[in-house]
Formats: sequence, C-alpha cells, structure tokens
Amino acid sequence: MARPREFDIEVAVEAALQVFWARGYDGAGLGELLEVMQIARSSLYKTFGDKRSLFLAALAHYDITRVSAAVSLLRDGLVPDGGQRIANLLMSVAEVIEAQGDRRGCFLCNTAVDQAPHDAEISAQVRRMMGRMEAGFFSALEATDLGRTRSRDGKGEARMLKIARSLNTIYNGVRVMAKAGYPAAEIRTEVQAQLQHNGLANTGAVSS
Amino acid sequence: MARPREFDIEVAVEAALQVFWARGYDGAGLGELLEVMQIARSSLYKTFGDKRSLFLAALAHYDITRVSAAVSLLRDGLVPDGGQRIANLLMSVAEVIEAQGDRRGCFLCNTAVDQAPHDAEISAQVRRMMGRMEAGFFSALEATDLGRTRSRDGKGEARMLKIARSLNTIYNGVRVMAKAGYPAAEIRTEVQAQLQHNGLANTGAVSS
DNA sequence: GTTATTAGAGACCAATCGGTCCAAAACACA
DNA sequence: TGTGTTTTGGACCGATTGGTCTCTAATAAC
Repeated sequence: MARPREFDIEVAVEAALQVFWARGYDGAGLGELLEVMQIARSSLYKTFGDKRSLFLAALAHYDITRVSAAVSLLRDGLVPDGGQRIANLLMSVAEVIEAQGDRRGCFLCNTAVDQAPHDAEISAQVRRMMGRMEAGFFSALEATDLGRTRSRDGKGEARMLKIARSLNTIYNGVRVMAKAGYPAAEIRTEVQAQLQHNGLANTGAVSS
Repeated sequence: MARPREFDIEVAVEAALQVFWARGYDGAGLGELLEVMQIARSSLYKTFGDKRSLFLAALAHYDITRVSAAVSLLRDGLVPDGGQRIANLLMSVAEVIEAQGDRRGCFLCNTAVDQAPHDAEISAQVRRMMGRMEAGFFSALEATDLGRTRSRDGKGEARMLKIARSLNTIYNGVRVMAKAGYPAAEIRTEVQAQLQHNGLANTGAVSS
C-alpha cells in the first residue's frame, strides 16, 4: 500500500560496483555514483542507508556474480582436467588486459588491500570471499592426478588444502602484477611459470 | 642569502609516507598530512608543488629506505643461504602483524593496487620498484644450490629470472593475504608452504 | 475516492577537500 | 644596519564531500 520503487536494486548495485571497482571506495564520489546508478540522492539513502552500506552491497553483489562465476569455472565439469580450469582462470587475468585494456583487476583483491584493514565488516566479508576462492581451487584440484590419488587412498586432504590456498595466493599476486602495470605478455609468461611449477602446466589457455 | 627552511625535507616526507601508507592517497587529507609533517600549508606547496608530487616523493622515499632494506636483506652475505634470506623476508610479513598488529602491508603493493592504474608516472615508478624487488630475489637465488650450479655451467639464467619473478608474485600475494585479514599464524603456514614448494624450505624464520 | 504509506526530485547543510595568496618573519650578504 | 631573498603562518578560495530534509507524486488497500 505504497508507491513502488522505480528502479531495480540489483541493476543499481551493479552500476555502483562498476564505480567502486574503477575508483575505489574513497575515489568514488556520491555524484558519480548517483549518475551511474540513475537514482536520486534520497533514493540511495532510503534504500541503502549510507555510502558504506552501498559499498557492502556492491561487495556482496560481486561475490554472488563474479566470485561465483570464478568458482563455477573451477568446478566446470565440461573441462575435464582441473589443472586446465585453474590455468584458464589465471590466464584470464592476462586476457582481460589484452582484450579490453582493463586493469581494474579483481574487486575482491582491491578491496582487501584498500578497505579491509579499516573496516571489520568489510574485512570479514573479504575473508569469506577469499575462502570461497580457495574452495574453488580445491574443487579444481580434485580433478587432477593429485586429487584422484587422494580420493583413492583418502589421504592428503590437508596437503590439497594448502595447495588450494597457495594457488589463491598466486592468483592475488598475479592480480597485483596486473595493476602494477606489467605487460600482458609478461603476466602470461609468469602464469605459465607458476602453473608449470605446480604441475598444472598446459600448452596454453582455453578461454571459457 | 635567504631565510633557511625550518624543517628537514626527509623527515617531513617520512611523516607523509606514514599517512599515505596508513590511509592511501585518497584517504590522506591535507589536514592530517600537515599535522603529522608539522609543516604549514604554504611550506608544503612551496616545497613539493602539490599533493600528488608529495605522494611521488613519499613513494621514492619508500624506495630508497624500505625497498632498499629488503633488497639488502636479500643480498646479505651474513646469512650464507639465499633461501634463508628469502624465508626471512617472507616471514617478516607475518612477524610485523604479530609484533605490532600492523596490517598496513607493503606501501609499494598498496600503491600498485590503488594508484598505479590511474597515474602513468606512479605506475612507472611502481614497476621500477617491483623490478628492484625481483633483482633482490635474484641475488638471493644466486646463493642457493640452484645459483651455484648456474655459476658453474653458466646456464639457466633465464630460469632464475623466472623464479625471482615468481617469488615476487608470491610475496605480493602474501601481502594481500595480510591485508585481507588472515591470521598471522595462517600466513606463516602459507609462507612455509610456498618456501617448501620452491625448495627453499627451512625450519623457521630468523629475523634480521 | 479517500487514506495510509512510501518513493522521488532536489534544495539545502556543515564540513572538508586541494589549492592560492599575502603580509610578516628570518636569514645571508653587504 | 640595511637590503634582497625566501620561508612561514594563516586567512581565504571555490568546489566537492557525504548526508538530511521537505515537499510532491505514486500507489495499494479500503
């Protein structure tokens, strides 16, 4: 029994995410946010509360869209080899730069670096999302020789957890390289080296 | 034949670095900067030009103090084993958190993530500094079995360069973990795993 | 159609932003 | 003791910051 909202919250949050992604929390001004979201100031505050809450919403949105997509990629049974799935994900970092010249990097990684230390709630959310990434890597590892061996003898889960975490560390490191401005070709080479070093090497990436 | 400057530029830049380090470029306001630097507004603008130039100065200062220190650590002949030097550096990430609860991370890595993509000059400086880190890792690798073998047969330089870069990637990844809020103990374990996986394992860290 | 309830447009707010300007102060040199 | 030069403190600037408020418009339930 009231006036209905004229905009789609999810669309608005996605738009806000784009701004936060490109400019960071402090760099994103209310003006630009409102313009991109196509929303009035009062609607934003009525719907989300304040800028920080909007950011939290954008981060959650990133989780259920982008992080989920990455995890799905790592679990994608259509690519039979888990190592290949991991290679695809890591190589996508270089591909995004080559194809779109996009150096915004990973919003999760960006947020970890510039907001997590100052905000407990953001920090908690970031860690949850990092955990989801690690779990994704773990899933992919299950579809490798290592994983198949483990499922036979039931041992080595701890070892695989460690490797999954290590892959996430490497993933974050590569994303930092991307933002630091390394050429895409060097990033590609570096990813190749890391994959090889982890016994996940393959001739090249197969984009999904 | 004029009035001498009342403050030490280096001391002031170091103070500014602390603020940028803790808050990032956008988060650091002129007010706080001036307060910590103990300088008048006009002195700042006369000496440095503007906020961005001050940031550049702080970044350069970080280079010649902190990055140089890290590189020195990696070249430190008093620690005979290069692997141990690398272990010490990586473990210091966890140690800083444990000892001081300091999660500001690495200013170079922070800057790469939140400023490099928006500013060509900062990006160039960041890449130069990343290169210095890689060179440091390379030096340490020379004091390992791998390096000694290479110096005998003169081959494998390309391979060592790759490993040096990979170590820097891992270093950056670990720094992201630190900012993401992983407990120091887990960071320590992760570093241990990465070292082991790279044949640089040792029982523990020896702080320098 | 009335009423209760909520959304939207936009005026408005104090505070802060980065940056400029100027007069007073402090020195070096003569 | 001037005199020329530069630093300094601080007033001042317009623009922008995140956030509030009010008034109107739209709707669902009755």
